[in-house]
Amino acid sequence: MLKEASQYDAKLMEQKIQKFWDEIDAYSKVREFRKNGKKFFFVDGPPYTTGRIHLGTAWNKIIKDSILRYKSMNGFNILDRAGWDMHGLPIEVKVEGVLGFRSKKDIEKYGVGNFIAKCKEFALTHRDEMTLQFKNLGVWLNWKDPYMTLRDEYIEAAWWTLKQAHEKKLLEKGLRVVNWCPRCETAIAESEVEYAEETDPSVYIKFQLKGEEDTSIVIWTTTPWTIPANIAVAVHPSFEYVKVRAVKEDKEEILIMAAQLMQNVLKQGRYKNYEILETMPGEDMKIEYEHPLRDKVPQQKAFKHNVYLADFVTAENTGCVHIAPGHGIDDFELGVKNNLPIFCPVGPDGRYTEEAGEYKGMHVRDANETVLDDLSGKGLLLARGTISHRYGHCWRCKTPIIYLATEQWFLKVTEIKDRMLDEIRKVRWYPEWAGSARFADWVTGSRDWCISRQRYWGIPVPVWICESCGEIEVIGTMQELMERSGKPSLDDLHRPNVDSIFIKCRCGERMKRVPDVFDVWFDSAVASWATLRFPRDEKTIKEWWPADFITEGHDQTRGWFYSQLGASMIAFGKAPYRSVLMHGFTLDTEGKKMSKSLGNVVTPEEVVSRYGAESLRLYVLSQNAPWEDLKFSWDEVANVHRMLNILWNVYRFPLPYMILDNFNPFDVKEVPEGLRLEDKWILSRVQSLIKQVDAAMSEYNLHKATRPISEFVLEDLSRWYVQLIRPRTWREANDPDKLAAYYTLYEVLVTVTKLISPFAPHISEEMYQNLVRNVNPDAPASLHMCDWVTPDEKFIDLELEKRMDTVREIVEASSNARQKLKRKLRWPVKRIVVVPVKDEVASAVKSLESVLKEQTNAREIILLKSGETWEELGVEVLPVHAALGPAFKKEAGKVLAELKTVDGRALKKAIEEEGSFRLKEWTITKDMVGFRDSIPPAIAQAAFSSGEVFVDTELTREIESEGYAREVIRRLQDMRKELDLAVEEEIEALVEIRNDKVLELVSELKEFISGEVRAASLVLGSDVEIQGDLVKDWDVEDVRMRMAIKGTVKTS
RNA sequence: GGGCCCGUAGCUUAGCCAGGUGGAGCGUUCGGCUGAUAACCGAGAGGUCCUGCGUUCAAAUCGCAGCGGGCCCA
Repeated sequence: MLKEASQYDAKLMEQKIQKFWDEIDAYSKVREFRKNGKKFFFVDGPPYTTGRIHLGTAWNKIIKDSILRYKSMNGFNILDRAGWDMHGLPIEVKVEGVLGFRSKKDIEKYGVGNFIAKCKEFALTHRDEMTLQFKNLGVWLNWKDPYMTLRDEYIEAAWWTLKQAHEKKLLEKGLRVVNWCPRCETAIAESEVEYAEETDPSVYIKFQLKGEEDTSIVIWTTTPWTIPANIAVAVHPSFEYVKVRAVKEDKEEILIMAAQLMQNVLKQGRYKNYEILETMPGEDMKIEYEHPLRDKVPQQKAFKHNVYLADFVTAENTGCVHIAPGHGIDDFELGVKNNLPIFCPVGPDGRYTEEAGEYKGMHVRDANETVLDDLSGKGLLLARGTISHRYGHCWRCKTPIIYLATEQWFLKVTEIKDRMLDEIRKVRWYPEWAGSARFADWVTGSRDWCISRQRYWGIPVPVWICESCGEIEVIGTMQELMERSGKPSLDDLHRPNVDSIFIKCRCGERMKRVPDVFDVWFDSAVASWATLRFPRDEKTIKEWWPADFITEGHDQTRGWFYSQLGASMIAFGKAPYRSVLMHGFTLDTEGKKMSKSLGNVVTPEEVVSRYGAESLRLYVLSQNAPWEDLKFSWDEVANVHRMLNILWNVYRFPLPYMILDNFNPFDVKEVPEGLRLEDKWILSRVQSLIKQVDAAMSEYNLHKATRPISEFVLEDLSRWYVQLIRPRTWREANDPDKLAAYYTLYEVLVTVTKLISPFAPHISEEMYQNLVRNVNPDAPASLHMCDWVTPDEKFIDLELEKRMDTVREIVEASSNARQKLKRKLRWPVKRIVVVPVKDEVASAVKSLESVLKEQTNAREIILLKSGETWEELGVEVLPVHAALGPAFKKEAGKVLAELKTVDGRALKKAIEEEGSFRLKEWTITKDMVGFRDSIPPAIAQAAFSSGEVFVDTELTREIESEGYAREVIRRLQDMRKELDLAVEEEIEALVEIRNDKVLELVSELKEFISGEVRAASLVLGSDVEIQGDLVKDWDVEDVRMRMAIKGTVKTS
């Protein structure tokens, strides 16, 4: 049996549904139900387990959930383990914060094992919290068996992959300049560098040429602490450089710099006069210079310092670039190319080493001043100032990063770049440019991937090195490690456990693991096979891999899209995904990034607590194209909520009637014969809607799938169809016409329920449970187990859809016209006249005349021929003064006065037929007058896109009678409502009308009124003793009325 | 500095691929409706389509340059 529904309470309903899903384990049931379907492998981009989810993560999971629900209903067998990214520096930093640690030494003191345990606990706790948050959004993924990067089986996937790299000679240990956080004492990835404004020194330094103390080449830098490591100067081969004799305080010196920057440099150095001695292109510069601090940094005496050519030199500052191959990426590459020493006198803690001579032990952060003072003392500082620029910081601890040349492990992805680009072309990208433009561009410019980090909480790099012969071995699995080390069991592959495992080298000596852990990006890079438990399980990967679909934000272009592709190319030689949907970012209303510091963060919880998860879901899905950034707007969420409320009301409205009538949709075996045209129309519309949703979903255009559903619910279903069928539902007898309406509305509601279910899974489930399950216990237990709807062409009638559009336009135009004469819709009008300009209008009006009559509340519809003028329109005469004046001279005034009173239609007819008109003693000719249709006072006109409509509001006794009767009915209904009476309950009503004429008019329709308001007794009079459960005074069109109603026993 | 995306009413947006009188919703003003009712419907006002230049008979739409925002990189 159907049940009545109460008002829409999103939160209550969502909690109820989520509880229901839990109780019957709906997720597992649905996946199990589809297990013989076509396989669809989805890999969840793993969120990082720190803190709470934000709007962007919510959006991300909502997209995934909606698409998977859609795929499932379409019969796919889905594999969708949720994923968690649980290693890495961010968690280490959080744990360090909790424990009050400031450096790696504190961790070592505390014990690596203890520290790892804390990190693990942190990750697991946050995973649980975040799982709950996602579930509250109604997101269905495999939460019971998620993949977690901290599991041994996952670590093995990473190990195995590295072993492949090693075997394919794509793993390399090398000295590279990396971004280095001196606090965390580790290399950090490009993606872990956060840029922020920083004030730094901006200094011009003179490097004296060897053997020419008076002559210097001028360089500029913002990092004076790198000067002790200077090895070379770079100039641009095609820039012009000048040798200038410059004078300051009566001292002369010779300076070398780029010609176009000379003025600026001399100004900076406050030189008064100058003279250009020589001009040369960069490529002709053969210069050797002395290191400015060679007395402080003795090692520098052993190096030669020369000028080299480089394209990366820009025409800024001096045009001569200070090169420290140990402290810059370009510098390093230039050094390698020219066989320069990679001199890096700075240790991992950011302090100068022994090699820095007198600077030893000083932190580079404090060194700038000292170095500048030393240079100044030697007279080598040309100018010093400060500059505010963007500088990289460690994204976790906010420490300014430095560049350091260190020994790191690299994946040589640059060697397989071409194949990666080939693979990108094979993947389907949504939108297309995400792959062809954005991703391809990023891959083209990518460098070798530094995968090692000098930290603790991560997947240990499975490289063992012989302490004696230096032989390298990469371990691929736990089993292999046990075999090689002779350990019978291993329980956890993290540090410090693995640090104490040694294996035996071929040379007979001991091999020890390198101390590094992986860059976390390598963890998630192997997700597509780690989630299939490869290499532990070798069978599943054959059945499922590669992934059919992944979707993440556009920041993941250089992140997960890239890391996965790189790792997969190394491991399997092909892309790990077949299709990728790139989505946008959530921004605030201004289009600015949401950030704590700006205080503009909106959390998913806030939205859910105000409007429910369903509103948030449908909002993020429908607001934008998925790949565009989403500017969050509370108003728009409220709007979506409103739509859901209307859907709910449309669902709720027929229930009491259907229940009262014992309507059982399953008794209706076939489409009832008595369907009205409006029924056929809405059935056609809903079928067309299915097509529209399917077309949009085939391109993952979630916005184009969801918007038409909302529009259908609001425009077609609520604002039109429900309004049309209301009178039918009120009929009491067992009327086939009513049944047809029930049948139709029921069909439409069930279809809409399915259509909206991937996007709004709660409200649709609730509706389904009542509409379908309560009537048919054999139906699938959950809506999400139902098959997707397929459009049934036999119901589609586009011609009818078009006609109905026309009729709706006419109805709108007629309400517009009514408004002009302030005639309420409650008051019938004698007739409306439709004047089409297109022929289609006629067929629409004819076939849907009953709809038109009812919705316009018109007694009669008159349809004219296309282009015909309605004969009852008057004709207004527009005198042409320029013609009348000369023709009648002094009498023109009189003629004008006459023209105002003349019968315009007769005048027009005469002019048209005979060319002139006899107006008293004057002859009016064609050139003297113009004409315009004039609308009689009781008639109002309004246009619609394919014609115009006239509404005749002339009152008749009968119309007035009905008008007043309806005024009385409306007020009695209002009072019923106020007493909260049930629909079927009968009342006793008393109405006192202190106006004899109106009383008489109303009394004529006493029976009608009683019927409409379900009155067992109705008393109408001019002096009635008023009493009842509710008494009210009303002012009806300036007539005072007093009404009372009393509820009686239910007639049941 | 480079790549990609975005810029349309006070707000959120459709239209742009394929050039031809810019449509909605929210908000606002006015009116209506009342057996979905803490709902609902109609109308009015509100636009330098980011700016400039170009192509064209015709540009929100195509091209170029610039400005602003986002992501990524340097």
